[in-house]
Amino acid sequence: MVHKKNKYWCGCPIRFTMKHFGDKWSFLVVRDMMFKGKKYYNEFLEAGEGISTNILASRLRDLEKHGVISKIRDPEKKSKVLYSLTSKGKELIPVMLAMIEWGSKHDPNTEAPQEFIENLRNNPEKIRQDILKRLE
Amino acid sequence: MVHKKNKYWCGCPIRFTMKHFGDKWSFLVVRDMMFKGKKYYNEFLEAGEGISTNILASRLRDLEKHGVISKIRDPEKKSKVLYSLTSKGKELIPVMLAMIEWGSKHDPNTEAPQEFIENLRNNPEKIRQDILKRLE
DNA sequence: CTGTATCCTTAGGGATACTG
DNA sequence: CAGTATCCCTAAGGATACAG
Repeated sequence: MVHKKNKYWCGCPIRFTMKHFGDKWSFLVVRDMMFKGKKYYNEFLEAGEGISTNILASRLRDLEKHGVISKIRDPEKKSKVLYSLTSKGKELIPVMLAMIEWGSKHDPNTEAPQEFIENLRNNPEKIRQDILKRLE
Repeated sequence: MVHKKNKYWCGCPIRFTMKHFGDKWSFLVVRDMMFKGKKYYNEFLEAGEGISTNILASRLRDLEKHGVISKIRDPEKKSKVLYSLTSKGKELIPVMLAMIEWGSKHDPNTEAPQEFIENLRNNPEKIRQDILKRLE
């Protein structure tokens, strides 16, 4: 282990990570993009979590500012704006998966399908690749 | 991949996890216990992040209520209260490590020692075991 | 459809004094 | 030492109307 001043190293990257996507709503937006395939403003709005328009706009702005997501005009439907995860955003997959594993283990009412959790435990890298492919 | 209503499964364990230790201060307390070996109320207070007494007490209470930490009277110094991570709390190590990896990669001013990050990338399980052992 | 602009309310949190 | 008890204050967030 690495030490610093006689203690284990402090882990400030954790604070950094929290600052960049640790907000409740940011988490849920990233989750929706990563696992639910959501791409459009109104899809996030209708996600059923009850986020309001100004808050959503603010979080999308922040996430974009931090380079976690990007927005373009949808090439297919030119009237729509298309949000997607940047590579920096996709690198959050392991963080999300770790939270899924912990949450599903400790939530008695988890909605996580047993099959998914088993796959996640047995072969997280496979799951990561699957999600990455889905996001292309 | 597992589907649900034509979409990839929703990942509500993420919301669950966030609810149980996703608060800024809770994160930092867990971080301090996990990586800095802090155990005492005043050690958390003096961590340099500037948490105030009422907030710290509130977070410790919540984390204990959620079963992430436990408190006992210090068997060595009977006048002190000893906080420690429960097994549920220790299972957060992978979450924290994933955040460390992401944060140190994207923070230009990261404090994470290169050596630690390389070890983390090459053999995360080893790191996890080291931390676990340290927490015994 | 994708946001702003505004208003209003509340919970969270800093500062600090105090207690068993 | 390990917290309570207050007070105060601001920033976050809900609701809603509206705009490009």
